[in-house]
Amino acid sequence: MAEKKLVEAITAMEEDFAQWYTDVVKKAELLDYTSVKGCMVIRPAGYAIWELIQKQMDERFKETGVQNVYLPMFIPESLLNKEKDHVEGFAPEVAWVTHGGLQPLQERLCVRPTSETLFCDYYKNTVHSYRDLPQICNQWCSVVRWEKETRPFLRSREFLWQEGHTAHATAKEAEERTLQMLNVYADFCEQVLAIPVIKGRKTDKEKFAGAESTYTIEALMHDGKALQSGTSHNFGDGFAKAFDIQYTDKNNKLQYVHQTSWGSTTRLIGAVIMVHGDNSGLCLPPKIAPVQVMVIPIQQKKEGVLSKAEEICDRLKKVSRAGIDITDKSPGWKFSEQEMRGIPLRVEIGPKDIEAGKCIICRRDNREKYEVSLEELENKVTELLDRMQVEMLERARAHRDKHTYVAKNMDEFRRLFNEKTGFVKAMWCGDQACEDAIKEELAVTSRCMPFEQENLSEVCVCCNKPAKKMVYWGKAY
RNA sequence: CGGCGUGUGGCUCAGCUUGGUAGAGCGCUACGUUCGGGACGUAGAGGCCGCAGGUUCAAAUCCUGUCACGCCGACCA
Repeated sequence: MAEKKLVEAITAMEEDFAQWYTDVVKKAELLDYTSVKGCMVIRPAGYAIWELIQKQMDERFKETGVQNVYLPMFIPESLLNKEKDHVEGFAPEVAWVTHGGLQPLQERLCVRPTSETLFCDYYKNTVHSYRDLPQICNQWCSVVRWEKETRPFLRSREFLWQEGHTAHATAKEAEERTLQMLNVYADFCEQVLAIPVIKGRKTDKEKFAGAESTYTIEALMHDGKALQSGTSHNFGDGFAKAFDIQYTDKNNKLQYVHQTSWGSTTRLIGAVIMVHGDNSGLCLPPKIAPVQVMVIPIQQKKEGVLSKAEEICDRLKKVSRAGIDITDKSPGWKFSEQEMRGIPLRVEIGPKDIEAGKCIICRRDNREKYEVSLEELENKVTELLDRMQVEMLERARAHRDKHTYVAKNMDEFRRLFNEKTGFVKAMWCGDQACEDAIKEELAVTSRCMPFEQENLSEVCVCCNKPAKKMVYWGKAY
């Protein structure tokens, strides 16, 4: 009976995945719409997740020598226009400020869609000598891209992100930094978000506007669609030439710097929802769960129950992010509520438990229940949180592997995408015409050319000419 | 930006075809009984029907426009 109502509240993912996603976002109170299309309120439950992502990612950045800075949100039009590919890539989706107060501006200002141009302007003034290199900066901020179609966390007009921008003396250093940051993202996704990713390089068609090469981590969502979850770009000296960023080297010669940029966004929260969520709602990996354990007293008005529950909560606060639900809802209500919010562990404590000196712990991800003596509480909670973090990654990896296929020719390729959703590995000749043809026919794009290459066949899946690369293909968000 | 759909108490929706005193369930507030998977009783509060024009004696309902949200495409993190 109770289950029935729950199912009504959240659309089953098998029935309508998009609706399921929206239901979870709303029911878990992660986000709200506002009167401006594509601009969202990230609610306390959602923002707390973002703060945990920020904190743990930022620590990893700093271990590699990154320093945080803050640059303005406005870019003068003339500055944006300096790098040709870059401006062409972003022009269709920038928002413009044309007035200051009542006065029209002499030059309109774009609201940053990304800050390469500002960092270039900054580095141009800061970097003079090889002694000023490398510059390794990052900023946490929001950017604006005037998207036509918006979706909570996955595509909004304003979104939160971090963007790292570096300048180096040599091409080699820039390439190393590009790959280093990609590895930081990949490691973060797997170890913190429990999301397995494919690391690889984007094809020229899919690479960032203005980049020499773009690297990406690609994750597979529960519905079999791909989500680009972080990117790292090597700009070579293209921006340096457009913005005239030069330094004097040890031999007293002028050289252009080599630059990189790398970013990840609140989209990661969307990925967590779509990789780990189920028909009861959100399911958070412990490392990013704002509340990791919720204590639920049973018959809380009975003598001694509430005080015992609070005592347990205080104990758990020393080893985890713990909370207690003392609202006067029924226990069943609270169970469902905590599940919708994705809280990893639930501790039930009632009169019967208190008498027996134990409690019940229930895992959110697989709903396994454990009877635990109160002496062992902290140890068991710590152990379960650790185990859950690991097993959620394993489960997501098994799901991804199960939905990763191989196609050796166009018939197989067609059949796979017509019958299934997931990653399809296939060989490619390197010609954009084949990418275009595949996209045209199957609405599928190249996700990346993975670092871990396999030789599946000698010829391109599309045109049968000699193959150069194995590519992951998929329908993308 | 193209196609389809939806805007009515906090939420989900009915009412619109055929204009005539704004409805239901849930939620909310108070009190009481409950409490191990969304409990129940009693009493209450809450809406110029997305917005702007128009038609009409009279508009939630008909017409025009506009904005927003959702889904599917194209573009993108």
